[in-house]
Amino acid sequence: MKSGMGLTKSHSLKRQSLPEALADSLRERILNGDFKPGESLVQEALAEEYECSRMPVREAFRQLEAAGLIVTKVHKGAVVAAMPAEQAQELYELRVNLESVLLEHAIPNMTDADLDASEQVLRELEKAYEERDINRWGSLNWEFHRSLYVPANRTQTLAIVQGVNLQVERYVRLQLLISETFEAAQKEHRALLEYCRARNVEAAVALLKQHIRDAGDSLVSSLEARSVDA
Amino acid sequence: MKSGMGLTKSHSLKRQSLPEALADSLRERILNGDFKPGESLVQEALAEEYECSRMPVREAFRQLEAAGLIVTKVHKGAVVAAMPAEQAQELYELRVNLESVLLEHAIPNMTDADLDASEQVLRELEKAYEERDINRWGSLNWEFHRSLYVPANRTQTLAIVQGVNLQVERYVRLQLLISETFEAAQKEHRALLEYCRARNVEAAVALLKQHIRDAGDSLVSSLEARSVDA
DNA sequence: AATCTGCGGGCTGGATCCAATAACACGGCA
DNA sequence: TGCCGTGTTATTGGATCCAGCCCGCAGATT
Repeated sequence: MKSGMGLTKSHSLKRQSLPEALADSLRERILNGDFKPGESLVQEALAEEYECSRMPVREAFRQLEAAGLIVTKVHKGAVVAAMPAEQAQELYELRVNLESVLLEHAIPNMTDADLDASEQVLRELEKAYEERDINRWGSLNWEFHRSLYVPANRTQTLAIVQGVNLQVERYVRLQLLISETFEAAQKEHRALLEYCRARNVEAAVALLKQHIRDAGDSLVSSLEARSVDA
Repeated sequence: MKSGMGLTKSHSLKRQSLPEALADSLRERILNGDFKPGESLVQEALAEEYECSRMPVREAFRQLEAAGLIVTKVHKGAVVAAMPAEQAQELYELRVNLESVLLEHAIPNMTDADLDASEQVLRELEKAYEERDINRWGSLNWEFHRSLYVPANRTQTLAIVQGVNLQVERYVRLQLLISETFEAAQKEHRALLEYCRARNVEAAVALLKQHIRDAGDSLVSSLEARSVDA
């Protein structure tokens, strides 16, 4: 959803303001690695690219800054936020903690429709995996996790978890192809859904924790390796 | 009377931009109950009050919206966010979860200087309590908690917890005087600090959990009562 | 009398314009 | 030759201006 494919407003009933649309688009481009960590975002350039004035860009920047994707300094502009390995570590611990809680509360509430919806996303996710469509896989990956948590009915927690996921996602996408955990994750997703169907909270949560930890460890070691040769 | 005691730029080395200063000031006024839930914030009025144009106000709004303190609709402006009891419940469960983790990791890292700093804040907190200075008590209350968590060295988690606290704080302030839990909280703070000094992680975390739960229950029932007679 | 409709005021969203700051390069001086 | 001060330029921050959307009100029509 949210397509992100750049402001195609046709038939979309644009009930969102231009700054929001811009923020969506820029966020997607950052996640895609289109803008790399440390790279600076120039208001005027983006304004021209999107054929609008600098003002919507500025407001979009505020949103992205609040999400932790960019950092801005007064009179010095915005740069894409970097992520030290230590920070990634912390964010993954947060994920383990919060997503466990969400899943635990979600499973008892899951309806058949919920499970079918997750199944649907998982299918697409598997397809993206086979096609090696990294960006699509990345966004579907979160979509799948999210679909499992929605029945928990915890919008605040879900919003926070979504923010954390967005922050780490772009690094995940960068290392997807070279990671073996990528393949394991694929199988774990399927198993996770089966545990949910069986209403096996214990097994599901345990698997989820391991699933996130593995991804985190893989990412952290990758970041540390990168910071060495940098 | 508007005093404008945010934004006193003299001697403040304003290394922050005007929108940020505005956001700080507005946030404080929302927390103080100066702006009540549901009340709408008008760009022009605020711009005139702060003697600036509407643009910084708009950017400040984006920040406050990201923090969940206001909600904005396109072409309809910004209103102070309300908080259903259900949402308060969830936020307090988040606090229990996240602050426990923070304290648990913080205690082993606490230096004597850290403990002294917390002691200092606690003194001021107690003073504010005796003087029934609600707003000051509210901000010092968070300051005290925060001082206990800082040694955990988890900036991401701390930032999230701070956001959660800000969201609920204004409701806490509204009911402070009529709440007996307010008095209990005062004693618990002291006990909490003593447990930290003794490096008694178990006892400290247990007390913290109870401390937050009590506050949460008290707030939730207060909100439910309020929503009934509304 | 009630509802629909057209109009106007007030407010927000976005564009353009001006001021201020910071990076950079050039030239002077030791 | 190397360093420091100054002027230039690119870019951001803030103000003002214009267009478009909500909403309330008045008048007309059934």
